[in-house]
Amino acid sequence: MSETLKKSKQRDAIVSFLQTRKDHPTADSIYFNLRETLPNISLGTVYRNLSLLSDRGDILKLSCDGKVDRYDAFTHPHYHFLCTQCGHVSDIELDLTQEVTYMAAKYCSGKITGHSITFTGTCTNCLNSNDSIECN
Amino acid sequence: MSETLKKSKQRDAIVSFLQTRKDHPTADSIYFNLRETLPNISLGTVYRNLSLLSDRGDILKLSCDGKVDRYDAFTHPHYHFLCTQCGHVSDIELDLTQEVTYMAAKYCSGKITGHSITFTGTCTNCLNSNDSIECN
DNA sequence: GTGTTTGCAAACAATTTGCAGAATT
DNA sequence: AATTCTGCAAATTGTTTGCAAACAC
Repeated sequence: MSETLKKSKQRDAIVSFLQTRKDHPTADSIYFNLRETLPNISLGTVYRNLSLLSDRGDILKLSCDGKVDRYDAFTHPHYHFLCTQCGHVSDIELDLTQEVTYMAAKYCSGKITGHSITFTGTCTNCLNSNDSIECN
Repeated sequence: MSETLKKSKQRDAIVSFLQTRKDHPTADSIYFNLRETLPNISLGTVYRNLSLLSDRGDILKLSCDGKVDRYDAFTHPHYHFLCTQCGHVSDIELDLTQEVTYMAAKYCSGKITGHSITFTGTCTNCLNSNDSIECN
């Protein structure tokens, strides 16, 4: 029941790293990036902190593609666009909470407290070059 | 490159079973249900057919909770409501494709071809009884 | 000192895959 | 006969956990 967060340079590094990125990195990619400055950090620590942080609401955990989880330091309401060719996830700076929740409530007997929208399609990169390797 | 679908009673059983269910079963639950009529069916076969069917667009694969995949035989546009207490996923018979895609396109440089919305909250069952076991 | 966090490795859950035989066309 | 599909088991992927030592307060 005690919940005093102690400081940890690993956790701080994860947060700062995430804040520099708009591309919603996976735990694995966070791990490999942090190893450059913290060579001994372990993948377990990365996962443990990512869970802790997203449980607290400090970061967002995205399950857009249903396979790998991605993380987002920007917690304001916004949506995501998943390119089905290269797997890249980008932001859509739009917030339809009011409208969408109001509409949905009519068709839902439970209590709606949130929602997430994932748009799918093809990103500009993949639209131009049919070489999807460079994107992700 | 050859793609002639042959008939299989396992695949047929999976589709018919899914059509009787509105609760978006997991691969595992499909497997256990089908074993009653097809005692030798294997989990691998279930997964293989579910992928095949969802790749063809015959069924929907839902990754609402980012953990287990769920499957839906009803492929018309509609949304889902995930109860964060019991994990139950129900339908929201609403289609905002026009509106939502139009809005999002303004903030997205790629080409949007689809979207999915998952609403989260508490289902009526869990709202009433705080015993979440019976729901799922 | 007490309690939290770490690194490591082993454990885990969900899903995928390789293969030889069975079923479908 | 050719090809697809199946059951089985092993492999893979993403993530979680147990533990003793290290760290923060």
